[in-house]
Amino acid sequence: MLAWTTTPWTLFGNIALAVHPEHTYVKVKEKEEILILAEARLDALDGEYEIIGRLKGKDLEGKEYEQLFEVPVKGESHRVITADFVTLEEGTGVVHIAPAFGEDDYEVCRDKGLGFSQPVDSKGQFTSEIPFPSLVGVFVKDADKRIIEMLEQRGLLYKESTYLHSYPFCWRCGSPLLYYARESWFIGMKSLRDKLIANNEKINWYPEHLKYGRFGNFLENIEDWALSRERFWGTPLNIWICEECGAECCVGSIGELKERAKGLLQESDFDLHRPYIDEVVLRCAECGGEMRRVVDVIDCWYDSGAAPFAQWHYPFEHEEFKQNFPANFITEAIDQTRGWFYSLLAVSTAIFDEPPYLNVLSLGHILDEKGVKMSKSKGNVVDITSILNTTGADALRWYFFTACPPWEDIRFSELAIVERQKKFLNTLWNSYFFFVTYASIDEFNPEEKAIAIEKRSAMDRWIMSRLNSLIKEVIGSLERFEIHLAARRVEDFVIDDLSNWYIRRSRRRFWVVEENFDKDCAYLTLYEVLVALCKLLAPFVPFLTEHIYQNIVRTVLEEEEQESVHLCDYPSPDESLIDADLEDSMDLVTKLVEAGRRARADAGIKIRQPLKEVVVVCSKEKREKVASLAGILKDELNVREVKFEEKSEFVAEERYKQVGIDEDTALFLDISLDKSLIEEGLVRDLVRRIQGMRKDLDLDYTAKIEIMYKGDEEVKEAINRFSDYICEETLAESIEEGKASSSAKEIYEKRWKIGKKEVYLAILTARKNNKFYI
RNA sequence: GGGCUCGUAGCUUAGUCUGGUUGGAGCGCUCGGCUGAUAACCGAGAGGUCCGGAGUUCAAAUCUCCGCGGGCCCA
Repeated sequence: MLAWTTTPWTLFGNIALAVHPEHTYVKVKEKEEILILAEARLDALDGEYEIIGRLKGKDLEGKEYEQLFEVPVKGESHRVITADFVTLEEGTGVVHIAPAFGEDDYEVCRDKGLGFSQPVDSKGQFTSEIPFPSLVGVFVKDADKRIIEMLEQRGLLYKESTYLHSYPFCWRCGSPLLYYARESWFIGMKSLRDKLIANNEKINWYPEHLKYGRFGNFLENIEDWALSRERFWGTPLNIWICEECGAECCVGSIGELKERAKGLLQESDFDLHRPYIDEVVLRCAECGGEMRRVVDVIDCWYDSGAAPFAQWHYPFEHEEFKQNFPANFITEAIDQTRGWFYSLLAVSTAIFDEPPYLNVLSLGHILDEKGVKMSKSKGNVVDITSILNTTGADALRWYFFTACPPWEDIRFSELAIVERQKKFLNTLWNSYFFFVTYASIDEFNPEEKAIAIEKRSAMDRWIMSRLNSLIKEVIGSLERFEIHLAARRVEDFVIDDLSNWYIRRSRRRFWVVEENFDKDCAYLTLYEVLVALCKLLAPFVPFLTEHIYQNIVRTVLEEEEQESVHLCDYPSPDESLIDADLEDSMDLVTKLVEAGRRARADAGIKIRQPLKEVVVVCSKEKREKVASLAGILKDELNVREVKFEEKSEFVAEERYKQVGIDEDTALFLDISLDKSLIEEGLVRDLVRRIQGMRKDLDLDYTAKIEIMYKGDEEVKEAINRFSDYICEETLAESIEEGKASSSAKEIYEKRWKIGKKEVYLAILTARKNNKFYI
């Protein structure tokens, strides 16, 4: 028989040769020798040969052969056996079987009733059982060459060659590992297979594919659990064996242990761990003999699986365990599928026949920016503390929440964190800061204002509707563990709905100086939105929301509210505030605004230039929806009038620029200009410049100024006609022609070009301090 | 070697389960506009081998198969 091996040292443990039962084997004559090997592996032969016979693998079964080396064997040995795992892809189709050094080998020998030999000790060195004194005590991997030489000397070696194959190495120190049969204790998980599968049915997996994919497949092919470990540290294996009669027992409690122990256990130095427990000897209930503990410890994965009841001291105490089992939710990364997720199910199924948890969220891993695993040796590890110190924990968290579904791997990008921070956290902060800025100026106190929602403006009712729709959607997404969708929805709300629409559209309401019902509505609405948003976002962005909460809730409503936003109830949507029609209408308005802006861009007329009118051509239904919000359209598009027309009645003249919205809706912008429109445009331009200059000076929002100007007749005329408007918009006490000169005031002057006109503008402000006086 | 999973614009991604208008957004880029909370924002434009190949179909980013690359687990 021409057998092959990649591990010559295992030949001392040879017990059998395996062939595949169904494959064809050949007898060949090469020189004076007769060899048997698989027909498909004839390539393995070097020289000229002649096939002198053919037979099936199973015809070889039971043939005996001479042992290579004289090593004592317990039981039957040195027979040809058949096994399905023999392949024809490599070697000779005849496999050397050593049950001490391979799982398949061990199992096939056990199944065929063959014996066992173990000529290697636990240090990996040959024992005196081998017939070569010079190799006794030698590490097996160091003996390969000498074994090959010995075979050659005895004419038993057909051929030696270098062969690339995979081999296990220690992941820590890199030394080659040996497969080595050891005695172990097992939990018979195979007998629990159906129960494991049934319990898995009761569990919701996120992502779903794990349930019947990776995890389900694993359960279908479950193996027994090798429970014992030959280590020192660990939970001692609670199995005791009688030295006299071989009886086995597990001890159920410390009390039982004390009761059965030979000799009293000292209370003071009693300890269940090794090495103390190793000293304890029990009295055998069967024969009265001495029982000693199996020295092994328990696989620490068993401990992990026992956590749900072990943490509550079950079965000695029941109450807390009962209240907390099964867990509603568990999360770990994907690598724990066959780790903790399994150990929990295995132990729980074995002991209670119940699933230990009802919902599992399996997380992806964080990879480097190229999508490759981070590792010290590759040098692509990110130092998270520096990111926490610079960008902050909230930004990091928000990035993780929004970047991808929680169960997918994420490519870590510091740049993306900064981007999320700028985009979302800054906008949230600025929305809050806008509120605080004006609420402080006006000393707004929400406790003094209680205005029913229905009395507030359409804009206020709209943002409240959006807020409650948002809360509903966020809760729905979170219940499906779609954290990314929840977070992205909040982000859209804050950026688009709150900041870019509600606050931008409502700004002027906050600027009004005197007490005013509409201003109160605006304050109250924005306040309510910010508070709800804080509570909604608290689990995502814990630090920023807490800061905002402390400042706008705790300082104002100390009596009624929780000490921290993290102690507040999570918001629940108020369905009565959700107005789907209003949301639809606003949606249509924003579409019209976009269309109007496009029309302006096409015509080359900037938004600051007022226009005469815009005509919305649409159905009656749409007209009714939008009519109440026409003021917004008028403002946004900077037109004097918004008109509605039915499609059949409207004929577009040349002065209109048309943009279609959908099949039955179009917008027509009148782009013709007259003197008064041009004049108003000029005034708007002047105001815009003055505001810019205020900002250059970093003036307080309430600081008063005086304005001086120089310009042509048209500028002069426009300013005279609109001086009240200009003063109101820019908080100016006066606007006068001429060059600024004053020793009592600070002067900031600038020459502007507006269209083709040259304009000189100066802002005079009270001196804040004598910073030039040294 | 096996199982599961991911691959879409320079980058981050939606759409894939359930095939069907011209594959949708954000960052970055170009042009224009807006701005008394915003490091912002708004409009337009350029930018795509939907990892590759084959198949099913009237029709494929989407379904099937074979590859390639990343990830996890197992051997």
